[in-house]
Amino acid sequence: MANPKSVGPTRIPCEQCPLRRRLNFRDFSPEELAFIQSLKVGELQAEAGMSIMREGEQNPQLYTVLAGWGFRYKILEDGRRQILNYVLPGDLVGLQGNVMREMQHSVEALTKMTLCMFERDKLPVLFQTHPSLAFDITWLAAREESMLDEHLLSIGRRSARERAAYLLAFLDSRIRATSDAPPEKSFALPLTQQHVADTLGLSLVHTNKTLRTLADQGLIRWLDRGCEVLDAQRLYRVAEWRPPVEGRRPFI
Amino acid sequence: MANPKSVGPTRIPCEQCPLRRRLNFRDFSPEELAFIQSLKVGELQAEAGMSIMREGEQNPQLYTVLAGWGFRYKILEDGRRQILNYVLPGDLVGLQGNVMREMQHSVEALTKMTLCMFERDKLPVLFQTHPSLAFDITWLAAREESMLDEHLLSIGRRSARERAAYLLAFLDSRIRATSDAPPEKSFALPLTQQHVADTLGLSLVHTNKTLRTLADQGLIRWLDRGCEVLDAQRLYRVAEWRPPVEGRRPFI
DNA sequence: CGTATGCTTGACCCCTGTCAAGTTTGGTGG
DNA sequence: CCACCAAACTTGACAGGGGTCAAGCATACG
Repeated sequence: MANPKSVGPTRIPCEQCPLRRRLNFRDFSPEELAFIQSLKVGELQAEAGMSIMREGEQNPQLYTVLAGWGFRYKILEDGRRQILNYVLPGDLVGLQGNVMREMQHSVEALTKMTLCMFERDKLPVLFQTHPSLAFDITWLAAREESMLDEHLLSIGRRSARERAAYLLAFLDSRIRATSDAPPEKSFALPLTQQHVADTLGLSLVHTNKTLRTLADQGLIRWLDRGCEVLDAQRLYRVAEWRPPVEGRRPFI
Repeated sequence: MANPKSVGPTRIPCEQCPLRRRLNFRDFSPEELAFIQSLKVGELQAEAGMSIMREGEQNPQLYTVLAGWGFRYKILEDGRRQILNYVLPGDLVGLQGNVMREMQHSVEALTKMTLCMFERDKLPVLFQTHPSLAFDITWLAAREESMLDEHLLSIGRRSARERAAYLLAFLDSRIRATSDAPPEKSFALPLTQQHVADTLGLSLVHTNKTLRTLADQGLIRWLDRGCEVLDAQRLYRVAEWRPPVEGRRPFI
């Protein structure tokens, strides 16, 4: 929850961006790359637990996640917290505060993160000169909306067990989508059970018991501060959910 | 739930669009208006209960709501339904299916609706030639995301009573935002308790009992197939929520 | 007037929350 | 290397919010 941020100078030119080399990101023209490069004003390193932006903030920075995990959340006055979604490499952070008056949610780093920082005042220029990139931003917004729809269905209508299965399957499929690793590789989702509880709208205790039954049945393994999905197929069946078949995705 | 749709020819030119005359919609240049007019291919009239679009549909039409209410929803195989959000005049419907592969949710008319139908293949042209309108679409997407965030907070972390208060206050504030009527006018929200239940993630019976206590305390009045908000201020306090202070909004 | 849709209410129970201890793990400093 | 500590994970007991079942009522409509 600490606030300090370290702002570094531009390190990596966009042509060498590690994300761009991955198979699932769409190709950009040299001209597009040069323009994106001109927007970039630096990089932000955030340690796990650090606040990236806060609800109510006016004109926050616009970032793309280069590495690490974070999450978006809102809190009620008495401290009840709802995690809205997770941000992974390639995701755009802070668009809302650039389009609307102020941020309506906060963002916190879940692991050590690297974010690419953009000059926020240039968003209108992007729309005026690079329609393809403008469309990409809309694509990202539509995708976020689609994820939120699924979360709503989950929290509103699924049982605790189904919800947990859905969330872990969802995150497992997302981490795979941002990686070129082979499908048999397993990943550790960098969460605590408190994060799971705050995402699913459950109490910590009941979340623990629910995860335990999933673990006892061999669907997942709970590690310290993390979770490993052992049988994604069965998780899908429990949650009655299919991961999206995303083609090559854009990012800015 | 019926499917038939009646597609009429273009009736109203965009310059005379009834929405456009309202105070809270932003001004458009004559050139922008002419372009929007060129996208319009007709109007859709939908009776209450009719399906506007279905989950899984490929390349659905793109609409703007001109009149009436509808809702977006998803259903699980066993029939559990989650209402994701409501669509009111000025809202864009079907963007997701135009940006991504297919629709991830369904849309149904809650009242008699009139929708403005656009030529969907021209969305890329819009981005290429009218950056201001492209930005408007992104604005609408960011606003939708913001509403979904609030719904998630509500379903995930608020009690039944708080949720109901939030939903009714939210819808009351939305209907006021699309109307030029004076603040003292009261509106009937065109819902059944089943819709409220499916939005809040509650059972019908418990929804009924919750609404009853709100009515007994003079916060709302439940009508036949509808609800009237009597004391918005107290609803806000119960839900610990403030309506957004929207300035003039765009629409296509 | 009969029928369908939507609203109400009561009884009962279960899923999930709360409370209250533990236990395990990793990090830190002596 | 060990002792200590904090954070995170577990577990059991108990309670309550909300679900389910089962009627009954009321209003609209043909």
